[in-house]
Amino acid sequence: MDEARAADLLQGLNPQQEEAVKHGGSPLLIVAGAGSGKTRVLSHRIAYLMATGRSNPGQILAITFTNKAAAEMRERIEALVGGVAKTMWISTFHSSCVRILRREAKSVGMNSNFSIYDSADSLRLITLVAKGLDLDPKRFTPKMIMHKISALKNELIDDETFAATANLSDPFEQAVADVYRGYTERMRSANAMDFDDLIAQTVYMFRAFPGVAEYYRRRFRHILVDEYQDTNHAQYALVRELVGVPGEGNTLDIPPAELTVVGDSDQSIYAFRGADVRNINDFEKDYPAARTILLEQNYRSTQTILNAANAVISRNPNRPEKRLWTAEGSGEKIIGYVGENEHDEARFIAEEIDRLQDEENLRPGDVAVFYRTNAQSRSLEDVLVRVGLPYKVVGGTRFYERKEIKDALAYLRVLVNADDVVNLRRILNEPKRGIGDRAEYSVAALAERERISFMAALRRAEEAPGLATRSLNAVNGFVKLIDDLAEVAAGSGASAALEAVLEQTGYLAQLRSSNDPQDESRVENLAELVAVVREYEKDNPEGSLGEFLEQVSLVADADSIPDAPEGSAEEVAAAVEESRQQGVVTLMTLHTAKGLEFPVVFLTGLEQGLFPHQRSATDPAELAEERRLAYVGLTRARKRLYITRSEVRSMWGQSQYNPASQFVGEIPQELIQWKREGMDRPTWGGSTSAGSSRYGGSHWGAGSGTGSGMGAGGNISAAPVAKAIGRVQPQKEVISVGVGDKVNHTSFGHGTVLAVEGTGDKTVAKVKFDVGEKRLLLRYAPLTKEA
DNA sequence: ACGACCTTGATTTTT
DNA sequence: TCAAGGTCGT
Repeated sequence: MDEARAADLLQGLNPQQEEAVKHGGSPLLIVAGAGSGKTRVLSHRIAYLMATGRSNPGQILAITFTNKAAAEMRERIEALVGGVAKTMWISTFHSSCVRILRREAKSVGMNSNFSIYDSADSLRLITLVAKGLDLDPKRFTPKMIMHKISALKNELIDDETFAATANLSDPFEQAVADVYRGYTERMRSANAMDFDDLIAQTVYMFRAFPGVAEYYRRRFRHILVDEYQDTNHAQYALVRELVGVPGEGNTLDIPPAELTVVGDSDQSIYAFRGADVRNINDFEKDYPAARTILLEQNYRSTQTILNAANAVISRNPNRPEKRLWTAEGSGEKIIGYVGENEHDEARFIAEEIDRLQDEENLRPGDVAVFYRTNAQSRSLEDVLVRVGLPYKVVGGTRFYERKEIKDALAYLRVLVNADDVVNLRRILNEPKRGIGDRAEYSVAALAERERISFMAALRRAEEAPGLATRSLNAVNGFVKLIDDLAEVAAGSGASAALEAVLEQTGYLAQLRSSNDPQDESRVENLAELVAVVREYEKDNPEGSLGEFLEQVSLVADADSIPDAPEGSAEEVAAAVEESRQQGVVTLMTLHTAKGLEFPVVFLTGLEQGLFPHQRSATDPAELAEERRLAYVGLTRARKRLYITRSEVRSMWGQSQYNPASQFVGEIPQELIQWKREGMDRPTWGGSTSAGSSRYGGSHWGAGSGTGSGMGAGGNISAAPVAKAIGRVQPQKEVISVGVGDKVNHTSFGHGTVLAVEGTGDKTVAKVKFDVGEKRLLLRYAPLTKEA
């Protein structure tokens, strides 16, 4: 044991943190309030375990929910213990399970190259199964069914158990039971697992094969779980299996692993996805010898902000008491603003950011704007673009969920796992090649009758019942295409396979020849995907296409897409430096904001019906979750907090009056300085919606006019700049061509420019090739000018 | 088989 | 408002 190192690791910790780092011998619950330094404690605890000789790196399993959290944890630990950190298992629940499942697949009779389905894939398959069962998709939407099946898997209830225990006189349960069974069957034959399966199947495997469980129990002697309040039942059970709790069928002579869980029930905001706060609240009951340590000292926010957050969260019933405090003083008051409408609210925010830049020397990168629903980002973006403030929207439709990306990946998945029906059927007629519903069902029927895979049925399409010759030809062409692509995939790397897919399927050509502006960005996104694959190949020279796909399945996060650097090294460096110095305003939902912090935070749309959301109005448990969401939002702010709302907001195309959020009233009013108040101040207690809606109506017209009066407006050209900076990507040098120029394209060959439209990186050239006329986005087209 | 229209419905979402 | 799914006509 290295005593000097161990002592070092305790330096600068407060007494509770030190306790948490040093504790040994029994399960440990660290209740870590917002900003109380939990990552610090966790990483120091791991380093301390090693410095004191209580553990070696290989015996440690640290589990997080997100890849980002895992990466951050690894980085922090590496800074403390050096390169040995690389040998530790620090990963998400899902990737830990994939790793275990792939490793053990053979010994438990499974196939180790299974595909991983995301929820869109699952939904597709569930829709397919439900259709096959002739269920009314209006009465029981595939979404409802998927949600229920997911919930069942999270509760470790498999299809058979559910069928045996469900209340079959309830038509919904009956429907779910039938679909669940069919879905499970299809997933098995597609050699696929969904996200929920990854956890549940690992648990089932441990229970069915004690020898396998024993191997991991011997191996992992220290298990640490982050964000424990967000665990669902399956994850809870997984942890328990790994720990090896005595007396639960563990007649083994291995003592249980040392378990450390960290979390904060006040930040549990994923109950709607199956997270069960009871896991953390009942920890001491589940693990009777457990020790609990509270971290209440906050190192992030001012006392004013903490007082507001404490006041709000204390309204939640049945909550273990906890009060955050700071040694840093009270700081600025919270600033409140009530906009006439959402444009006015957004305008205030933009002006305020501008003012903070000028007067307080803050940078756009110091500022975050939060909202309850994604739709709210629009009005904010409008104003930021107009004012020329650079920003980025985090979240929303993620890169890997975009249609074109899913299509491209579907081809690659099929090349790796030909049994993958969902992805196979996804690309069967994408791009359109004359294989419609009729043909698809005919082949599906053949597959079912002959009990062969869908791909095998495609190969024997001539036997398919009632398949038109026309369709047969199309199917044969498709099979040939897949075979050709499979050859490329087998012979060369992942990026070659992807490029072959994009070119040979005609997918790119179709997008390039379209004049829909949306298709331009699709081409852009596909170019980005190619860059992602190339990056992967560079980092993993040994990596296969299959391994690439796996990584992609588990990292569906837009932030993790490596920037595809274009242009010269200096340009890249300059752009990066620029964004580091100035940064960009961050826009995101409150859910996405969890775990982050910013010097300045705007909490927007604090309106009853929006936040708390309408749909939580009837259920006290859901309202409590909304309040925790408010708590999360409030505690993200370090120095300055703004709370805003608008009296009138257009929702679903209609302007609607919203009273102030009850959460605003739950903040002690002396903490707030109002820059503009609404007609129904919550402190007055009780507003009349009748009187207020009168104002709502009359303000509507006035509101839209205010924007034009502001000083900063008018700079339309700022739009692309804001977006480019937002993505931290320098602009590629766009080649300049004129009408009549001779050009060369890597796949279309020689051509002549017919027309040029647009400017800068949006320039589109219409080019006549031998194969026909194409519209090409110059920024991405592999085009060169001929002399 | 496919595209043009129409209806419908709409939180949050770490993997 | 706006996007996605269903229906209908060619």
